[in-house]
Amino acid sequence: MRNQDIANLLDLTADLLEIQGANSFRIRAYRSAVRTIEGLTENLADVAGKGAGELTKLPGIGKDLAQRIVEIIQSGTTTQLDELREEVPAGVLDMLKLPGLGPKKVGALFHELHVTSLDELKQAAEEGRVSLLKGFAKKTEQSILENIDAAAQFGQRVSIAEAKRAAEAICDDLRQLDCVTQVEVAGSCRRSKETCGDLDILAVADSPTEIMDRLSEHELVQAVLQRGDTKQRVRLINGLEADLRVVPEESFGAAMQYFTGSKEHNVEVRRRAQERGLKLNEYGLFRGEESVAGRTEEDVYAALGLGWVPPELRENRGEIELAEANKLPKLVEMSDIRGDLHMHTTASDGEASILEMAQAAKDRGLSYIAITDHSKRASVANGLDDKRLLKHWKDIEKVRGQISGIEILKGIECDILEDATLDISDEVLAEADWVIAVIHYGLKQPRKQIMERLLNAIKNPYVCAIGHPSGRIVNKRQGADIDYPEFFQAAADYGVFMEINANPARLDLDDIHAAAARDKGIPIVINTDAHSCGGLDVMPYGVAQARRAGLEAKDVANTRTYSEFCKMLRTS
DNA sequence: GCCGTTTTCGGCCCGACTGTTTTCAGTCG
Repeated sequence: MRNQDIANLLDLTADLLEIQGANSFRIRAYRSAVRTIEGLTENLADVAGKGAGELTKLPGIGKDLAQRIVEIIQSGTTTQLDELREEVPAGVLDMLKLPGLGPKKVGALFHELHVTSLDELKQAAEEGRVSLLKGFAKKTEQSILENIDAAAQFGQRVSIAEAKRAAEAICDDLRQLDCVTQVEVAGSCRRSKETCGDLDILAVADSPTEIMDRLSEHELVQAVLQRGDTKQRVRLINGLEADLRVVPEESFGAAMQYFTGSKEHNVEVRRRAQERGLKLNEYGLFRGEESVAGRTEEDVYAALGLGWVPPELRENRGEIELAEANKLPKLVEMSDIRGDLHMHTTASDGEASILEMAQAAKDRGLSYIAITDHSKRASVANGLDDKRLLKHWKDIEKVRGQISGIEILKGIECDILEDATLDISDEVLAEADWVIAVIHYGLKQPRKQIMERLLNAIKNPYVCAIGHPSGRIVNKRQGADIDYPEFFQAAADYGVFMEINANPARLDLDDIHAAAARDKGIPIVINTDAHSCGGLDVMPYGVAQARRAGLEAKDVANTRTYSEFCKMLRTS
């Protein structure tokens, strides 16, 4: 039982309790426990195994939830959850995806109309039975019918790359209006969370009408869902929804703070405001009627005795305490990056030659790269065997003479095979400048086997780094079942680096585990894994993930100069 | 259901918009 599985069951419990009309603070307690579990590096079962009181030491987990977690670990479910599932059919939860339907309305549909699925809801709405319910009327019924066929695709989160592309296109367009003085994206997109559920755009504009009109006409906008005096909600053609808020200039900082979130960060910040007899909302920080701050985010944080918190850290994972103690990290920036240690060429499945990749990297301001084509196990990617690899490295040596101003390391992305051996012989690996070991196949093996493979790779004297350690694909594929504390301890002991793979579909390590690796003193490398020249441009996503992990330039090996970086490589 | 330098009860962040009512509950972020 993995942490995410336990979290999912508690989240499901909360959903079902909501439909049942349970106390909202009780629901919040479950959601808060889910968050705690998702932010944990340690295996929850291991924590529980240490003793009865250990689970309740975790924030938001008391006696009751600790008991339920133990129950899940032992039996894969809880009696409470089984009872809830008995009472509320699974299809009822699908109705929550419809816009305008929350737990109360869904509860009414289920309890009073006995509707248990989207199909039954559609039928009930078509027959006009929905509008007969108290609290429902024709408009709600109409809205259900309009949205029900597309309901399955609602609520899908998109990758940070897709979200940023859309957000920037829209913001750039809105900025062209004369009536507009400021437009910025806030929300999870500004925090560079790996996926975004919607876009939050804030603007200062003389004419809210004009900017809302402009947004509704944007080519990316499919439909206007809501429109008031200061707020408009639209759906984009990719299914993502976007909120535009128009705020007064003197409130822009407070609004940015408010709408950047996260919710958990804001709850904590507003609690601090309350403690000081202040009230914080999107219009400013107030003492009674008097505005204390609001024009800039810095002002708002300062008025609460806090340093300005970089958006990527705003998850209530300790950043507020750091801001109070004036100990916020100076986060790594794109301009700190000097090297890229994971990329492919036409030798395996890349689209560009060694020289083209080197030139493209140089054009992007890098001073060193590693060419790391696939090993033979990745047969679909035309992976290299020992012989071809040696020839490939000879080619790299030739290219070194054809381009100046950039160093090229002879590397390999070497598969860790299912039997825990490496895909390239030690004799050949010994000749490499840089070896990234990765798991591509057998990701679903049990933890014991996965760990044997990872530890074997770490102990190999020629392996420099573990690439995309979990193998997860954001929103698509769960990563391998890794015992992270053991994994990181071994990497620390043997001096092996950990990669943050910057490809927005991977972002692997994730923020939580990258922070845990850093805490172990493991050097992190942020790499693009580019398969073309343009592929080098994903580096900002990796840097953003590193920032979310609280990493500083000193924690990231490829911020070093080439000679400093080479000194860090173990000499064996 | 959690939490506590107001500690075993009584709190628990805040506001816009919509639809259904006619002063407000629900939804949403």
